[in-house]
Amino acid sequence: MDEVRRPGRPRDAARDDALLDAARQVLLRDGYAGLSMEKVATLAGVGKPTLYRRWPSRAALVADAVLHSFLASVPGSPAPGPHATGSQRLADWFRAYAASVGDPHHAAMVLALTAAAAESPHAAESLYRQHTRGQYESLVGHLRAGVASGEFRADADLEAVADALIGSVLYQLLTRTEQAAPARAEHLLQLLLPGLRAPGRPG
Amino acid sequence: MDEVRRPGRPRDAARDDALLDAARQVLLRDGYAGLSMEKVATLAGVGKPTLYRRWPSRAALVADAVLHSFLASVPGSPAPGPHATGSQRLADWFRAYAASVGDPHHAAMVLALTAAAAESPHAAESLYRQHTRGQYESLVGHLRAGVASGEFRADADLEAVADALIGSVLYQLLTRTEQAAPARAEHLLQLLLPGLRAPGRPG
Amino acid sequence: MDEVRRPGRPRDAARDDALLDAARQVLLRDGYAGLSMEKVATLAGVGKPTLYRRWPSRAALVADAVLHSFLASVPGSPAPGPHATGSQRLADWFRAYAASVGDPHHAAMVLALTAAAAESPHAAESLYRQHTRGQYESLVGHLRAGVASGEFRADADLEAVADALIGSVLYQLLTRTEQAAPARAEHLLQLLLPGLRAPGRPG
Amino acid sequence: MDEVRRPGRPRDAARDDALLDAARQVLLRDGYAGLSMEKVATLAGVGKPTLYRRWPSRAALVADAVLHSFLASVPGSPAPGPHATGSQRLADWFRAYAASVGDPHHAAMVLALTAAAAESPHAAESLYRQHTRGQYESLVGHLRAGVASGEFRADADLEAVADALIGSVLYQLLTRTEQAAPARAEHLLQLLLPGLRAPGRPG
DNA sequence: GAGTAACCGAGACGGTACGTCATGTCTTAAT
DNA sequence: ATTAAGACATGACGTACCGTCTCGGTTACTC
Repeated sequence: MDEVRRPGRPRDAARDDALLDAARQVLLRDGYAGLSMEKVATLAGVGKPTLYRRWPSRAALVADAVLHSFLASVPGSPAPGPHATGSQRLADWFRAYAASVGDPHHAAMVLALTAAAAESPHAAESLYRQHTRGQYESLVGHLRAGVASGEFRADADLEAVADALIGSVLYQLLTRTEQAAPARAEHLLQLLLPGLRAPGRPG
Repeated sequence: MDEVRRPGRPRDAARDDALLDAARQVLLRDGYAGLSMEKVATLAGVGKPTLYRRWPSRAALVADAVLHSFLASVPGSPAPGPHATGSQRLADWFRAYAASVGDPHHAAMVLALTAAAAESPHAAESLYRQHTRGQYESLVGHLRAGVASGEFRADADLEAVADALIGSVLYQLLTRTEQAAPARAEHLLQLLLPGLRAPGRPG
Repeated sequence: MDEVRRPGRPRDAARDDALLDAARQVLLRDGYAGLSMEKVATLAGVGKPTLYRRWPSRAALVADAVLHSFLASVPGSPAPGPHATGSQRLADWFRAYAASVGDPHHAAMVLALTAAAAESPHAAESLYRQHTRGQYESLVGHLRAGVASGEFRADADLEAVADALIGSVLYQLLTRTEQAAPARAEHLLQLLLPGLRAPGRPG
Repeated sequence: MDEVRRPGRPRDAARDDALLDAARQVLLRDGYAGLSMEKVATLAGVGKPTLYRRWPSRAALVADAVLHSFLASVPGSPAPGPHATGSQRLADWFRAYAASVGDPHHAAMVLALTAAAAESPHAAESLYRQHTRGQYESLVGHLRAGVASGEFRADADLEAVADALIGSVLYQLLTRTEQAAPARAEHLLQLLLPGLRAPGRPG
């Protein structure tokens, strides 16, 4: 718990923020392909060794930059009431998630993380998962609550639902230049809910 | 219709194949991050200008290499009978698709294409979609047949189904180092079919 | 003597001129360093093989281009009377030579030839001499006439005189960006004549 | 006066020497035409950027390599006595200069410098002069001493003498494959001295 | 006239080198 | 021990030329 005080000049935490900001800025402007360690360091007004001391690679830097972007900008779905049904909580979460990708900022971050994970599976080692786990588990949590309340089938593969919802949005992001229609999210929910609901429990 | 013969020495089609082969070989060994134009040209025994004359960028080369890989290796799902129901055709297609990603060759190709599309959205211009359209339309075709036969709801958003199925597999590929469980594909189908079927048409 | 008629379509002499013209044009604009076979061929509206069929190398092309430039543009000194003394003929020749280098055209040609000869002594094989022999021998001829008339010492090393005169102009061309002063030529003549004149023969 | 210490890692002076040595080695073996920046960098065991950081072009590198070669290898003429006459000092200098070109090492250096200066007059900007000024001024110094002692004419154009002597050697180097005869140097001196001597001052 | 052979343009080919940029490590002086 | 600055070896970038080749087509001499 207590920080170990190492000798010598301590690291300046302000540099971390400057570097992460710079990284996000470059990602937004030039995409993952256009992000070089050199460019980020220069833009942040920081020496290269300072950058390498904190993140050993482009992928690691991007992962952190994206994660912090989520923490800062996505405060979660719009506070569902504690007594909301599983369907409502699921729908609220997914609508918020699908909408967030409409923000170019956010879309750029997701694409960057995807690029980092896809370009070298050996090195990335489930980089993507590690940094999207928060959202993934948030979604699975909502689903589990629906199961607990008896609304959703007990034998439903909740991870399959999560993969389909998140994967669907990702795939649209990769293949559509125009923004994904919000109606598509609605339709997908309507498709999945019947299979998810416990028998004898109409929508 | 007839090919216009441009003046000058014609391009040697054998170089195309040598380059695409070399690209696939590098992708398989080193991933998208480890693919350099230089390496591909050298491996193919070809000069760099010959490579650049055909593909202006790494992303374009990879896209073609992956596309030709599919054409060569994925002859489609295992020939569903013409009288198969929509559910059967859909399930057959998706099982085959999910299984194909189990092949490391194929998985590497999909990851490479994903990396190319994600790393520079400006340049890629729906690169991914362009090269996966074949599979996408094949899937949507099966779904449409199910609608025509009255088995599937006429108002179902077929593209939402396709996005969810393909996206689900892609997301698993990106986030799981271990191979995706075949059971997951089955579960997803069971989740989607109830919402897809026309009312009064039990599974 | 009579040309051997080879079978097949004869070479088009007009291409030679177009190529030599193009070469001179490039030399004048970009210098020897800026002359590429490609550029010359393109400028002349001619295919590369047509160029290589006539001149096997940059140096050979430049040598010919420069030689033809001299033949075309330097009709020699301003016609000395047949009864002119050796001193007069020498001075006339040298003044004309020194002046000709003042012409940027001509200066560029001399520099190009110098570059070609200097850059690869192995390949050039006295390229320079071969193409400047005309002027060299013209000068030595004037000197020999002076010896024959008894005006110049019989034991004078005429080639040493020629080397000094031509070399002096060349060295000035290489080391002075501003144009060489015409007075310099006059002074050099005054320096050399006393040593050249036969004893008892005042200037 | 005191060197300003710029921030960052200072340049390694050893690289300069390695690069200049490599350049001279290549010049000697392959001539100016055969010298590529790539070859020099590789031979010196140095990266290309390190080379380009110091010399922006082939011509600049060659000029420095040649200059340092002279500084290292040509300690000047063989120490004329302080009481030597102008004629003697002049003859000593010129004999040493003419002989030095007999050394293939030295000849290659002079040719390389000539090539660099001749091939792109725009870029070179009196490159040649800048790097041969040392010798030029040494020679003019000897001549001026002769004028001061009254041996040489006060109105002699000393630069014309220098141009003729140096230019003569250069021209022979460019046009003769065989080594220039030492007798030629002697003859040239005999030709020039009468015109150079003050009236009433016999040789 | 039909062959035939060398010409012509255009441009692809395997190469080499260009000059620039980024990588990740290092050295330096200063904080 | 950290910092900014920047040199360093390495290697890829995308481009320009090299000199050779392969095309379809042209031209002129020889059967």
